[in-house]
Amino acid sequence: MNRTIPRGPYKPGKIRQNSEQCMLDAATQAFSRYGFSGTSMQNIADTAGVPKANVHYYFKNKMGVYTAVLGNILDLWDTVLNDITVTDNPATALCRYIDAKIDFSRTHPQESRVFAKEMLSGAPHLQEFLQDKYEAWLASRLRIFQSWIDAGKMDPIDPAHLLFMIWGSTQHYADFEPQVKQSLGTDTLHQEHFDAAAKTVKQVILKGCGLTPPAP
Amino acid sequence: MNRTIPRGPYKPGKIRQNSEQCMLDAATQAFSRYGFSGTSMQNIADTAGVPKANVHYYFKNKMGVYTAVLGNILDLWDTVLNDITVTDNPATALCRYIDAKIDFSRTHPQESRVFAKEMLSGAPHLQEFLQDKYEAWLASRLRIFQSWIDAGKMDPIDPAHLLFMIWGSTQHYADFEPQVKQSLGTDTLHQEHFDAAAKTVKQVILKGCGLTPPAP
DNA sequence: GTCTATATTCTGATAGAC
DNA sequence: GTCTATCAGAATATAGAC
Repeated sequence: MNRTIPRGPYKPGKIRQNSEQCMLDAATQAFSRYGFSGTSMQNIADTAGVPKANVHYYFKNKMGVYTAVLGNILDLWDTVLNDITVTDNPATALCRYIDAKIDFSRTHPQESRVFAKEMLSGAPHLQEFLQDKYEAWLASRLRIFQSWIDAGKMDPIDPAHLLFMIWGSTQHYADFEPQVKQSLGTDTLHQEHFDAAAKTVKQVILKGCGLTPPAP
Repeated sequence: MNRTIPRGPYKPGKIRQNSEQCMLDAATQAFSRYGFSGTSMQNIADTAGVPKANVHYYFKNKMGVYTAVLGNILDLWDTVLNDITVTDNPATALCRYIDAKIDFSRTHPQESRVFAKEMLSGAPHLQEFLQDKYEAWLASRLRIFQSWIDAGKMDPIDPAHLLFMIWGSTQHYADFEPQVKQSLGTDTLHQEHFDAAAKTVKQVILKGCGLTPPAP
């Protein structure tokens, strides 16, 4: 089962191999559902449509596949976190961040779940990430929040815990999908559900911080 | 490694066996860390301090251990959810619920993680729970929220999404512990951290719903 | 590079002595 | 009820033909 590459013609070296991305997708799907130990190399190979030995050829061993998947997810995260334009307006910035996080839950639920399972297991393979990129990103956010508070632009709220609230609220729609589906009485989550989610989260967070919604 | 039973003298039948609770604890710990497939019967037996065959004798097979652990967790959940006294005052009710959820994250982090991993895997063993007890509990909550909104006691906010916000925000402290530890710059989460968490969540949620904190 | 066949290790489960 | 020894099956990993 080969993958139709959506962007331009085949460039050897740029996109290393068609098969490789195909295996990564298959592995992400499997890991998100069955976890690391619950996923077999055979399962990955079958889903990707290649013989099992090829997976070993490309990724050395199972841990190699897993770290490749995790690295891919961290790259995605990096894009989402950095694509948000810095603004002086707290309300606008928070809205953009909430929208981006909810959209990530909608467009990348499997990646979100692999990340969450890694966290639940104590994040043994994320130590480097947490102490490096995340640490720096967090510090800059905390500074910005504090400057807003000091300037009287928003209520005095512990910035770290506020971030956890936004993180947890938005991630919930990917990670606890069965509960969300059951609660909303739907078999599949559609755009409208995510829109309603974003609207509620923004409404509560903004007002809870003493902010008024930005003019659209 | 036997367990000292904390409540009263040994009563055969009431507390079925000392060993059994010991194995359940060991299994909960293992499942929360390594997931279902990543946990071996040998690991459970070793942690509980009994020979592997005994685990099979008590729980039939591995799935038997897992369902027993899950059932135990659902009982805990039931207690937490139902222990909250019904009140006419939205602010008081929300505060009690948030405090209870945060306290659950502090006192039962492993149980919270097993539950979360099951959700992340699509909740195949929670269908009955979701369609039965949870469904009923949710419906009653939604009705209460709606009655508060209709009575003008709180802002018009989608009750389901508001519940997800509270759920996600509070659960985060158990499920994403590595991220929280790193962010707060601590090696272990103490009571004070959970107090600060509860304070922030209550502050934002209450004000975000147009409520004023209840008098202590 | 791709695939088949095989070796090796691990784990769930059970048989049977005590 | 408790434990040791063992079986049967599955999964990782590799060797080697093409």
